[in-house]
Amino acid sequence: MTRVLVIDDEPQIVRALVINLKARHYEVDAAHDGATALQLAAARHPDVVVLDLGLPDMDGVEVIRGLRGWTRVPILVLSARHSSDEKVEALDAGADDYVTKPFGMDELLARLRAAVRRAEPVPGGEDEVVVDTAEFTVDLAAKKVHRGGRDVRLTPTEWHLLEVLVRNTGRLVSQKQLLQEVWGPSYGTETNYLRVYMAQLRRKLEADPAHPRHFITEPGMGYRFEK
Amino acid sequence: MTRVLVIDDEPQIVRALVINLKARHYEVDAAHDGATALQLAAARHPDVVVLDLGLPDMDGVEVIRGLRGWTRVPILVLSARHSSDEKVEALDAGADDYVTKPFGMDELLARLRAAVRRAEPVPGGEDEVVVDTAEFTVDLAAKKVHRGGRDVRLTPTEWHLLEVLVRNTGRLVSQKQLLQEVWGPSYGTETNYLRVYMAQLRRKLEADPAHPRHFITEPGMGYRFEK
DNA sequence: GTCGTCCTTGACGGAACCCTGACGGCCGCT
DNA sequence: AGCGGCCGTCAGGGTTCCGTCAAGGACGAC
Repeated sequence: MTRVLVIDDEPQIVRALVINLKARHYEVDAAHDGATALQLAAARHPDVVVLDLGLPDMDGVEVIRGLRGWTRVPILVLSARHSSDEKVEALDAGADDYVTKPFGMDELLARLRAAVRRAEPVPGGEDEVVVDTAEFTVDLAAKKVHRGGRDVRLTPTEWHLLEVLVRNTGRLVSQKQLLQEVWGPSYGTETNYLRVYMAQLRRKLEADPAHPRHFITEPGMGYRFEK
Repeated sequence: MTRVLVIDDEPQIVRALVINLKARHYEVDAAHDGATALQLAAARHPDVVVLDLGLPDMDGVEVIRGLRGWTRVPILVLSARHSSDEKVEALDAGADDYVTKPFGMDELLARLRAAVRRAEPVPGGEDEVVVDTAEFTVDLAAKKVHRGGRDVRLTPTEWHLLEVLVRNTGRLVSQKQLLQEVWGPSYGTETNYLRVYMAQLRRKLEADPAHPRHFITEPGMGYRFEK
């Protein structure tokens, strides 16, 4: 869940923001002054910060600098001032966006979504992409298989088959499902394809291809990959 | 130098932006319609895009979508409309910021700086700028390749291809991805380009171009750069 | 205009890959 | 024991894919 830190000293604005954000399933923290805000940011590590520049205890720009000293979290600035200078100062201090009050809630939320979106890591990121077994290693992102100190070359079909099996580690995958995922939706009965390519995978990856430990046959049903 | 792509059909706005940007040492490209813009973006790979939503040939939001299909370049939207709906639509389509006309040049430039700044990779981050192999050295920052005591001359396309491969060292890069990153999003099947340019890179960088050790072909899938 | 660089495009030989059929082994059933 | 179903193995042939070369065109520099 996305965590938002709201920093504003006007209770009604904080309330409006909190209600709207919570309704959209954000997790919200709120602070009414700069000192509390910096403390909360350090403690809670929000995914995005909404900051009103007019705070009782310190200049809003100082809050920006305080955050930027250690984090690149997106900062969305709110302010009643329309003055260009103030906008420039806040943006150059490290703010990501600047919205003048009064603001439309829809717009603010859209800008918040934009800020969060571009901060998130590139898609296809760090979800588990490396699978280890006793004998070999499969890197799904790099499309690489390592075994006994060297890379193993797989053909496109071999790789595709391996990928489907590994993504379903421990689960039985039916022959029909394998055929459709690798060869296309119009296939489903050509089990001889599977026999041939499973044999290739075993020959390239199993220590003893005749007695596979990782690529298990479930007679009449399908195949299963075990670590 | 930071490269900016300005997309607007009003000549006076384009002129004002170009003058101001050039004075601040930005490199500027300009387009006055969406089709040209998408083409230019693909060809020039700007670091930031300034986009007016009111274009003669297509909806501005379509331009945003066209760009977001293949790049995460920051997009700063200009518009005469103050309507909240339009802002929300543009931001959710993938825009990074939204400025209503008339706008202050100072503010626009500050927002542009903010957009460019946060797109920058983490300073001192873990991505290496210099990649060494046994036979040559690639300096991604300086855009230079050193081999056997001298610089190697690469054409723009050769360099671009090398860059994509090196940034994905060890990972397989599909032919489609290479074509789209180097030649633009409308390419994807012209694998003969890849064959020609991969041969050039090998001829210039491999010790034995006929038996490449660094630029590995994975038949049917793509290419891989290995140190 | 002329030259040189770079990109595109087509053609061809060779390599890699995929499909296919045949054969034998294992197992359960009759 | 005999049989049929299912699976593993192997090798050949057609097809796709890749590396290489060369020619033509676009573009900018001089």
